[in-house]
Amino acid sequence: MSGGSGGTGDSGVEGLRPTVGGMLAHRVPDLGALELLLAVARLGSLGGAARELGITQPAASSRIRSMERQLGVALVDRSPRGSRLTDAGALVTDWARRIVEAAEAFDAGAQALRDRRDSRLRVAASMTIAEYLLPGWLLALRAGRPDTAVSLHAGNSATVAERLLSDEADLGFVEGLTVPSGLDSVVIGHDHLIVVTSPAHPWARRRRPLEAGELAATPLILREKGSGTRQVLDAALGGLARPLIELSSTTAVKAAAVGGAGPAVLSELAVGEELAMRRLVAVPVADVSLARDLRAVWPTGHRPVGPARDLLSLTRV
Amino acid sequence: MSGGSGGTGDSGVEGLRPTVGGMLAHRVPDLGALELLLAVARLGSLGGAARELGITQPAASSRIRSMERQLGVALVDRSPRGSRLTDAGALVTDWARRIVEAAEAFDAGAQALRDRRDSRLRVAASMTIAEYLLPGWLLALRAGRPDTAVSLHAGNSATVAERLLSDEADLGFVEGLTVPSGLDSVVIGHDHLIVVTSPAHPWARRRRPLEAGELAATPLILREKGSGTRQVLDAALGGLARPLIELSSTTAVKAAAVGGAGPAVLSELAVGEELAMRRLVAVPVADVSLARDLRAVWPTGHRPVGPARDLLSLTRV
DNA sequence: CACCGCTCATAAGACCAGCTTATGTCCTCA
DNA sequence: TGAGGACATAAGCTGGTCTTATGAGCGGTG
Repeated sequence: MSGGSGGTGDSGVEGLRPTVGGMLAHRVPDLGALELLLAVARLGSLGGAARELGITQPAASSRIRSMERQLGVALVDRSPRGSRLTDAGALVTDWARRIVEAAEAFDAGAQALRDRRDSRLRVAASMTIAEYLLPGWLLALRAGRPDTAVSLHAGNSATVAERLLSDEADLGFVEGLTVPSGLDSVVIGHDHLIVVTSPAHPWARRRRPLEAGELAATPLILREKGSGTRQVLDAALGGLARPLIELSSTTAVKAAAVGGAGPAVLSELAVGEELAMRRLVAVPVADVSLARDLRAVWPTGHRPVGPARDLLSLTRV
Repeated sequence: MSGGSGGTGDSGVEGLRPTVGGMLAHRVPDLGALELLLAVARLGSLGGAARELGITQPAASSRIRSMERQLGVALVDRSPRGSRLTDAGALVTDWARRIVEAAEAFDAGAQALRDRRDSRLRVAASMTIAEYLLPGWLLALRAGRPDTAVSLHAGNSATVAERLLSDEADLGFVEGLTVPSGLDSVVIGHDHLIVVTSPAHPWARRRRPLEAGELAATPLILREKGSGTRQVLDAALGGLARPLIELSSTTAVKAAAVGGAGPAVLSELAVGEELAMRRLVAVPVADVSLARDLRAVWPTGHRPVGPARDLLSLTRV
């Protein structure tokens, strides 16, 4: 940092780069090794973990060893009567669990994208829900009904309605202020838009809530006009949101906000991780209603039954 | 969920198994492939992404192709003037980003465990902080000060104090009700213990907050006596917490709660992900003070300077 | 109109990581 | 003291991923 003992500039952390991609795969063990480590942690034995994963004991031994070499840390204490994690190993295992859980969500989602034809449950969902909530629901569904093959189509509200009405989907999920006509719905949750900035921005330390006027007067990093997020914000402010820049994906908006380009307005679903890690800070807002309902939808009269009902029951508050 | 068409036991989702390990690595592309996909998404070109990752264009082409084969979904639209993500590709990329972000946190943490000797900043932290918060801070620090080598030791409050006082660490982090003597501290955040249940538990739908007496009267899934979490709970309830089972790690408690064994009391830091994914539900609690401070600590009089101050400034609210 | 530059695809060979089988060592318990 | 469990070591095989070399489509430009 500023040099050892020198002072720290206030916004010393510039982090504008988008995480300078690369080389991660060479420094992080692959998923198989991480799964193996979790199994060792759970079973207390290399050989047992090997059996569980369907490989031989020497394979497990060698893999754990090369993971230790790669990380430069001893992870397990071996003894002739089993293996236990070292302190560092316990920490590494907890961090590894996050990766594996993200991979499980990925897998659940990816299978739904693949299983087009023979699916017993065809879901159509808006992007935000498909991106942030569905993988978790699919994991839960898989845990309870391992044999339910799900297919997923992601689009906007209109597409979701269309697929439901043309019997290309059994259950839909939309977020927004209105329910497409021809559909029944039930509210399954709420999404709040929140104002976020990088921790370096003056608003990050603000305690007094922002007023609507103040928000409307400040140039913001926004999704493009027409996006669901933007619609809610414009409605709340009376169509007055002033863009600093307009970007076409939630990801791009997040990246710009993290980089310190300015305040952004985003779904709280989209920034949970960033808030937890302090890469972004939520700014309190007064008297502006930035909530929107998350709804499950289906063709009027056709209440969900079977797998659709199973999934629905996982999502209700 | 209730059954497909036949009846389902109310807690039809039995998911007691700890995610039935295995085979994930065969269904999820490896980290290198995911990084490549993110680069393609960002740059709009296979060749460009290849250059960024330091591989050749055919390698990138082949790798993306085999990822598409593995997932059974077309991810990118190739054209003679570049490549764009398909709709499914955009969704997959967003899911992939989660995995990569978890891997980045892993990497940041793992490097701190490795860089023992020549570190410019030696950190000692309690387990909860080391597990959930430090990786994010280290990432932020790396973004702002790429050349700061950090070493990390994780232990309990007493260990942290010991290392600071014997000059084996420059900066410490502890959670708990008291500050070890000989140390100065500053509060950097708060951790709330929360009551959680699986979504199937009656409390999950409860709106009226739990009273202290009610909580004390109910058998709970708890950490072992003596753990930091347990101390706070016992203090809040007046030493009355009734264990349903006692487990020796946060992870085990979480797993039991997710499996529906009963209500558990856990740090909100530990269950953020589970709440977001609805694997657990928070139960409102009245008039029980389950907060504890998160503090940065250092030897009395030795205010953090240099890298320690840099890190500290990332963590303050 | 032909050329240059960009894109991606294909093919052939090198290399390496991880797997398996077979065996050895250490410890514990009966 | 011998059986059994757990981990380590060694040798050979295999598959995936890399590289180099080359082909082919599209688009702007002199």
